[in-house]
Amino acid sequence: MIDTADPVVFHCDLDAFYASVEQLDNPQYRDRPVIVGALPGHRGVVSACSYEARSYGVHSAMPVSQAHSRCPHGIFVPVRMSRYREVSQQVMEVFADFTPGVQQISVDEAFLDLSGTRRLFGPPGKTAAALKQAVRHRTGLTVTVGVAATRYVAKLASAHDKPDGLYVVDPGHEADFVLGLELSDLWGVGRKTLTRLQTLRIDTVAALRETRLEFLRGHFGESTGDYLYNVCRGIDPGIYSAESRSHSISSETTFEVDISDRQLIDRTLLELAEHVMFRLREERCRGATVTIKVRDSDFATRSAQRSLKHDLSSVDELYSEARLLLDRRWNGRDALRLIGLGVSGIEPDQDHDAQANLFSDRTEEKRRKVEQALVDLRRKRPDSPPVTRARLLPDPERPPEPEDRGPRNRAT
DNA sequence: TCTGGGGTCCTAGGACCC
DNA sequence: TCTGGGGTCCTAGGACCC
Repeated sequence: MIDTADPVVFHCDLDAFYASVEQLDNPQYRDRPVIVGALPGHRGVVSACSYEARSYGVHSAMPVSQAHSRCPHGIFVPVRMSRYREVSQQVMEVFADFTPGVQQISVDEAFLDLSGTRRLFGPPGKTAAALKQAVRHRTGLTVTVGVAATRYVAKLASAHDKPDGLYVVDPGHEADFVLGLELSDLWGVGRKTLTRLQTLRIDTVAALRETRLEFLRGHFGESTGDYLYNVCRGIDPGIYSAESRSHSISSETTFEVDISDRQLIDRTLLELAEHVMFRLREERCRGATVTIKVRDSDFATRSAQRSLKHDLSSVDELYSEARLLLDRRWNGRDALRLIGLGVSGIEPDQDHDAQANLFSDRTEEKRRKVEQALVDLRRKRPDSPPVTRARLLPDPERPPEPEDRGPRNRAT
C-alpha cells in the first residue's frame, strides 16, 4: 500500500533542449540533424544536438571538427543562450502550475516536489503524464520525467527513458532499480572514477554493492567513498538538498589560434575583468578572491589565486590583480590557448551605499559609482550598444565578437 | 577528432593560532 | 625547551556536471 504521505519527486529534463528550441524557431530544421555549438572550422565543442544528429554518432562535448566529419550535412548553428533562457522560463511556469516546489537546477532541468498531491492529482505517473502534455501544449517541447521518492533516483529514472520518456520508480524499489544500471549511469561517476573502479575489479553496480565502505574510503577518500557506497544502494547522497546560491563568477576565452602577444592578452584580460565585474554588480554581490587560469598549447592548465583583504571595488582593481597573478603563471613568451578570470567566495552585497562609504580612497569610490551607473544603464536598456572603455571598442583589425560573449541578463 | 564555458565540490599541504 | 593535536584559512589542482 502506498502511503499518500510518501515523498514524491519529479526530475524533469527537456530533451535535446538547445537543438529542440532551434527546431521550434526554424521549422525547416525539423527532423534534421541540428548541431548547436561552435561552427565548423572553429575551435569548440558541441553544446547540444538533435536526436537525428545523434544517430550519426554526434554527442554533446564532442569537438565540432569531429562532429562535422561524422555528419557533414548537419545543420550547425551557434548557441543562442538568451533565447533558451526565455523558453526555459516558459517551461518553468508550466511546472509551477503543478507545484510551488520547483527547484530549477539548470536551463533545461528541474526537480519538482509533488509530495502530498495524490489526493489532488491522482497517482504520480498520471500527474507526470499530464505535466508532459501541458509542456508540449504550451511550448511545443518534449520533456522526460523521472519519478521517485528521492532526487537522486528521480534523476537516474529520467536518464533511463530519454527522449520523451516517463519512468516511475515505486517507493521501496530504489535499490532494485539501481542494480539494473551500468556503473557509468550513476550520476557522479565520470570517466576517471569509472576507470579507477574497473582497475579495482569493480565492474558492476552489484560488485560495487559488495565492496566494503572502508575499502571505498581508503581508495577514494571519505567523501567519494561514502557517496559511492550510498548511490549503488539507491540511497540519495543528498544532491541539491540545500538552497543553492552562487559562490563564484568567472569568464574565460579560448583563442582561435594560440597567442603570445602581450598586448592582446592584456586586452583580453581587461575584457574578462569587465565582464566578471559587470556580472558581480548585476547580481548585487561582492567578493575578494581573484583567480586567473591559463592553458598552454599542449592543453596543460594552471591557475593562480589570491584573496584580498577587502572586497574588489572596480574593474581596474580586478584587472591589475589579474595581471599580477598572470605574471606568476605565464613567462610572457609561450603561446597560450586560453585565458580565464574569476572571482570566488562571493556573497550578497546587502547595502551598496553603506559599503561604498567604507572606502577611504575617493577615486576608488568614484570608480565604483561610475561602474554601478553603467550597470544600471545596461539593465534599463539592454538592447542599446554597451557603454565600454575606449580601449575595448572594436578593433578594425579584429573579427566581430560572437553573439553570446557579452554580459547576460539572468532570467529571474 | 584535438578537445567550450560556466559552475560545484573535494583533497592535500602549508601557515597560523590555541 | 620541546611537544601534540585540532581548527581554520589559503592555495593549487582535479573530478564532475550541464
